[in-house]
Amino acid sequence: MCLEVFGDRWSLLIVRDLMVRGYRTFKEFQTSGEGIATNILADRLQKLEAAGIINPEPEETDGRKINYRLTQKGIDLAPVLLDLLIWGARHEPADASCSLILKMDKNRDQILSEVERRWRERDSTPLIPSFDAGMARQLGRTQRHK
Amino acid sequence: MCLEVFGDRWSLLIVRDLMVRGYRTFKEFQTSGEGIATNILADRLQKLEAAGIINPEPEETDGRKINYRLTQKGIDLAPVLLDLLIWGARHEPADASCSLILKMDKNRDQILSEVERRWRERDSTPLIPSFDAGMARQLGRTQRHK
DNA sequence: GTAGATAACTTGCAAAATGAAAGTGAGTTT
DNA sequence: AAACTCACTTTCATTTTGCAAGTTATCTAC
Repeated sequence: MCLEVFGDRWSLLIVRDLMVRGYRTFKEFQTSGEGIATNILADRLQKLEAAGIINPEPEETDGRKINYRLTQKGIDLAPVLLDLLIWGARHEPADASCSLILKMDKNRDQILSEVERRWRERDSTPLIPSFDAGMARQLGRTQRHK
Repeated sequence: MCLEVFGDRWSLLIVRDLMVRGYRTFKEFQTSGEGIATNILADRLQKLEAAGIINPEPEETDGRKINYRLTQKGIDLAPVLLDLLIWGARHEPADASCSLILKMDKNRDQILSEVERRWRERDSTPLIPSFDAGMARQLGRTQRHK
């Protein structure tokens, strides 16, 4: 059923990078440090497109570039990704931004609407840093409003 | 990061079957109709165990059987699975229980605590049918409480 | 108590998917 | 027009998967 599209190592990572980092182009995915091979990347982008999750739109200013963008169906994966992020932060001690992510648990709905707003407005700034900067304050304010 | 465990076709399906169908044993997974090969199943069960997501406990009454059970870390995947289920129901027209699942969206927290209760109490009855029977009524009652 | 199931795996091997590296071709900069 | 960038293809070695057929330890029936 619905797990079929994500039964591989890369597809969800691509969706995540589109959603919370500001990735748009083939090059950005390729050099993102995860080390995906270009043939696999091309294949996954094509399959995600076929599944109606992303949509390629050529850039006007530069005819070589293609901007991949999440569809509505794609952005609707935000809750899944967020829950997975929270789960990972809770159970895998590794990451540095763990405590930050765990705070997200309390503001799930707020973050989800922020993610969707960014998508609607084509805001490509990475999500995490913006939260890192402004969100800590705001979280503090809403929780124990001095 | 946290996506590594689920970067394959079977692991999430196994977790799902443990969580919402009442699967416990190797045999049940093997004959579940999804068609997983026994070598792959053995491998995935081992990897899920290594990741601390499931835990094998031999059955007392039958020394051949091993009951695989989700750990706390495993059951904490419930929100992810539920969101994925809802996403699938919303965007993949295929399944019959779609409308049922979509109703779950409104009772997310209730369902999640039900899933965890079943886990704690080792209630192995499949989740969906029980909802199919009793939940429709209950959903109706809480929403437009006549 | 032994013959035959049953459960949980292994093993062997062919087919498919993946990864690394090098190429291609259209579009852009200088 | 030469060099460069971007989004792919192609090739080929390696890895992973899927299928079928064991294997071992435990039951169950006679």
